[in-house]
Amino acid sequence: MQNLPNWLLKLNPQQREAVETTDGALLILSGAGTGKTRVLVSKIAYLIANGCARPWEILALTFTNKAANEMKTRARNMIGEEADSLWAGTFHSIGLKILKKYPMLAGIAPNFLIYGEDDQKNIIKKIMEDDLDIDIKKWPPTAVMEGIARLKDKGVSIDGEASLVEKEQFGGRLMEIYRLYQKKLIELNGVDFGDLLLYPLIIFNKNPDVLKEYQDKFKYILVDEYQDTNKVQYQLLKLLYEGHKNIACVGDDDQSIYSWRGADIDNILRFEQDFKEAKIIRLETNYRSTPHILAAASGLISFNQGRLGKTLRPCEALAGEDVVAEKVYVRRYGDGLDEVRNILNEIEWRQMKKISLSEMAILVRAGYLTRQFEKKLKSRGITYKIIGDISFYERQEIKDSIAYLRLLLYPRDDLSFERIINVPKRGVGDKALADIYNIARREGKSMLEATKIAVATGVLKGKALEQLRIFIDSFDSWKAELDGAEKNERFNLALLARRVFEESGYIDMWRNSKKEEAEARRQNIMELISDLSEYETLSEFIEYTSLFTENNEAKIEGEEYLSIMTLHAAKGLEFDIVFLPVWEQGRFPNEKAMDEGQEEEERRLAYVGITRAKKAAFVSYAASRIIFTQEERCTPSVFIGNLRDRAKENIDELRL
DNA sequence: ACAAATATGATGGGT
DNA sequence: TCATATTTGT
Repeated sequence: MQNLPNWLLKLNPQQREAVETTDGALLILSGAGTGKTRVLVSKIAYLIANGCARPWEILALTFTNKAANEMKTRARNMIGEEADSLWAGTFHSIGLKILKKYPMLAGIAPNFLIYGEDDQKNIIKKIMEDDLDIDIKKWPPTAVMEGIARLKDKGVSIDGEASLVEKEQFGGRLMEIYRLYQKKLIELNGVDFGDLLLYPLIIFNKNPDVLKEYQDKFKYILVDEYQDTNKVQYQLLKLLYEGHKNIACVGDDDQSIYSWRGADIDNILRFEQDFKEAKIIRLETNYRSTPHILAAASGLISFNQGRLGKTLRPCEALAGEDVVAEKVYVRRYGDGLDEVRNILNEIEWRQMKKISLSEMAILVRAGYLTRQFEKKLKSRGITYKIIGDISFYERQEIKDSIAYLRLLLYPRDDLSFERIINVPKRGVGDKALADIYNIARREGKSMLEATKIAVATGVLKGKALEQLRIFIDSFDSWKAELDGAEKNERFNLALLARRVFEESGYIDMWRNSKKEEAEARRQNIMELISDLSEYETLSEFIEYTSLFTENNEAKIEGEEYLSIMTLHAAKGLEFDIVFLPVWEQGRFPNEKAMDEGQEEEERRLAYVGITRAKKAAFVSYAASRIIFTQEERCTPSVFIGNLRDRAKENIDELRL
């Protein structure tokens, strides 16, 4: 390239080397706040500007939709419209794209649906109770679901081999449940999140021609947050890499915090062995935090074994800026209430010193810990927002509404059928449902078709018969409108949805409800209807809702609020002032995590927490705390001890 | 079949 | 503590 674009000149030497190293396998070890997104996007721009690849020959993978969108937006700003033809997205969305092209090679029908957790739990619960007679009190379906998900993360298919430990889970019946669950999923023509990765892997392994197609296509593979990849993702990457042998992974072993979701930190630790002649570049210049904060974080994480090793250095321009940089505050309070009060006092004090509320955050280990803050924040009139709370698409009324739409799109979706058939009440209880189920099973038909039969043959009676007849008639009419969509110029998805919710009586259910939140729920449904007008087809919308969780929405412009969230949700974010309460043994590190031997991962979580802070961090614990009506005495977290041991000069400790 | 009363259980996290 | 699941009563 003759003229160096200015985005290249803005990079520091290590970042620039990472961008300019195009061929072969490259691991960019990128510490917190060292500009990894900038490097990733610059790399895309560099590859295209240098003629190494056309946009559609670059595969760029992330974990969250937020990260994917940010990457796409920034790439667009740098290289223009060409960015739109990049293969950029989450692992799951790319998996879906592949699966949609070759569903039959995975043995599923083309119009499959993506089933979420609720559906999975339902299926598993039914299998355990009806087919296998397993005590769901002893083995909770949720736990079984997670067990199956972990198997899928590892690439264990139903005819695969689980490890001995895994086989013995749930009374040695995990594989048995897994097989039936998978069979049921296929009957329902559905896939779960794990399948979105596992099926493409199976397709690649069984069909060399398909694998070759993608190997040829992707000249360069870029991966964000490599430390969070699971075994299946690793295998997919490895297969695709074999084509042109160009892969660049960005990651930080010190920020690997998703092992419970199947992430395998060994992937990043083993990078050099896995990819021949791999090069490792470390990004160690931190542009975010003060020297004290960095030193405290480094001291803490240095207690972990088996790290790739990396030292965060403060950026010099920034280091001089704060003449009297604050040490990391470590505070002991008498009890939980005291802790809350003092944190809020500090927040108000900082506000007076002209720090915006939006630049402050409280980060907790677990979701339920946000409650204690909520109450007091309300009474003091401090605006706050809980980030990553229940998302729009997880609300009951939205799930119900989507179930109606899913059933319309795909009438064989028995789970959606069961969800809505008696919502609003149509007099369908256990008895009627069991009758319908029996017909369905006998005739090999869906529940919806079975209902038609039941209505016609007089199996049902009373209110159920009357109401279901109406429901079926309405349903057929909605379905006809949907199916005629292509021919009808004036077809409008939002209007159809409104018709469905009106005629089914679903909206009336909330209109007539005396519940306090009924009006809010009705409004949410209206919002859903208006969202629908942005989509061409119903399947496009359903796909969107099952894959995207509208969480972590960007900060609303012009509005200032304090952010409260879990440490996990905070990864990738930064704030001037960060509060890190409840650093007590059992709570943080979390007891269950400790049982699973995950102390190091908990420490990484603590590291992530501290490194979110730009100017000041407040770590705190209480001597005693009320947990579920019971007062408990608390021991300070081992991480506090770690800070005392290796960052003594960088912390300011007080016992109040 | 449905509403109310009572028991239970989960309190790590998200594509 | 809160939310859901189960049991009991109408």
